[in-house]
Amino acid sequence: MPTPDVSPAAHLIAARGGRVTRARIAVLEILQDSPRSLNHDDVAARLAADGMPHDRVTLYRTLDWLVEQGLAHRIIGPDRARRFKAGGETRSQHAHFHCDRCGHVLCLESIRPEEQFALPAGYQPERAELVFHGTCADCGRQRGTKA
Amino acid sequence: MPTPDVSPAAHLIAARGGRVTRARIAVLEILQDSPRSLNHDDVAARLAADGMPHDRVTLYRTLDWLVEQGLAHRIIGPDRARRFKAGGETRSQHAHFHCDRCGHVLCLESIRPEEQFALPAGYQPERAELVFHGTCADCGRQRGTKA
DNA sequence: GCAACTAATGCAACATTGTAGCATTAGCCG
DNA sequence: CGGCTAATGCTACAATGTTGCATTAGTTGC
Ligand SMILES: [Mn+2]
Ligand SMILES: [Mn+2]
Ligand SMILES: [Zn+2]
Ligand SMILES: [Zn+2]
Repeated sequence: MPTPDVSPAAHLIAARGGRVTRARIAVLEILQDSPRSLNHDDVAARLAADGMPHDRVTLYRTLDWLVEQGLAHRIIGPDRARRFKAGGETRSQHAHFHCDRCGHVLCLESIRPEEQFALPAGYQPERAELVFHGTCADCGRQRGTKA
Repeated sequence: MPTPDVSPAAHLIAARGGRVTRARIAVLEILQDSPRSLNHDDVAARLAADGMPHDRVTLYRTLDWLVEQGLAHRIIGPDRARRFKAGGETRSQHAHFHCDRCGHVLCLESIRPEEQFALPAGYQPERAELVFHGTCADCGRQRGTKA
């Protein structure tokens, strides 16, 4: 095998002009492998599980860098903790759904609030954050079964 | 003057069944007097200006209590600090506008996102938070004058 | 008005989330 | 390989919010 085994994550990182480090590859792959958004602790736990312990500060900086480069996007939950997700539409504005039961956050990429509302005169919106809170489909089924 | 001088704020507090304390009256009046939403520091500064220094923890608890009782409402800014505002529609869900230049937050009580969007099947929204970010009317005027 | 009861307060210590400075390591490039 | 410097790791710090508990003060009954 001459040079076939460079991961897609590594390619994305290199294409942004950043150095391809183990930390960036590992974090980006973790985000890509997760269908859910992850907070810092989630990512740190997965790194540790992979036998790749990491400095807390480095993880903050790595995640921030991925967001800057458009490889991930971030939303701020009601628990004032940031959650991250890779893939999908990382650039565009879209709504999210936060499940108050299981705590997970879902991207609703078809809902784009900035296109829908007229603001008072003089107000110049640059982006919009729309977060729904409630019960997700999984938790709703469990409740339906239970009570 | 026999018994005329019980402030409206005191009435509201008593009507909720809570004890009418100096802290609650002062904080509620500060929120009522401000057209802008205020964070903890803002409120603390106004308390201090009134010669009424207050414990940080008590202020947290007082503000939380006012929100619980429906006398104020709270939004979480992108700076992960809570902002509070009294009066207006403290119960209903409405959108907000956060000015990235001056940091102030405005209630947009005519915009109610939960009435406008259809979510995927199984998702049960209970409330929605919609926050626009950009430049407010005041800051927009200043920029127009300047550059 | 006064005493008693307890909600509310004040204080100290702690928790969580995120940042700044700086020496060291390790990607990258020739 | 050797040099350059981006990225890391570490320590210390900042901002925001919470917990436990002793003390104070609002209310209620008399
Ligand atoms: Mn998303
Ligand atoms: Mn509001
Ligand atoms: Zn759920
Ligand atoms: Zn402004």
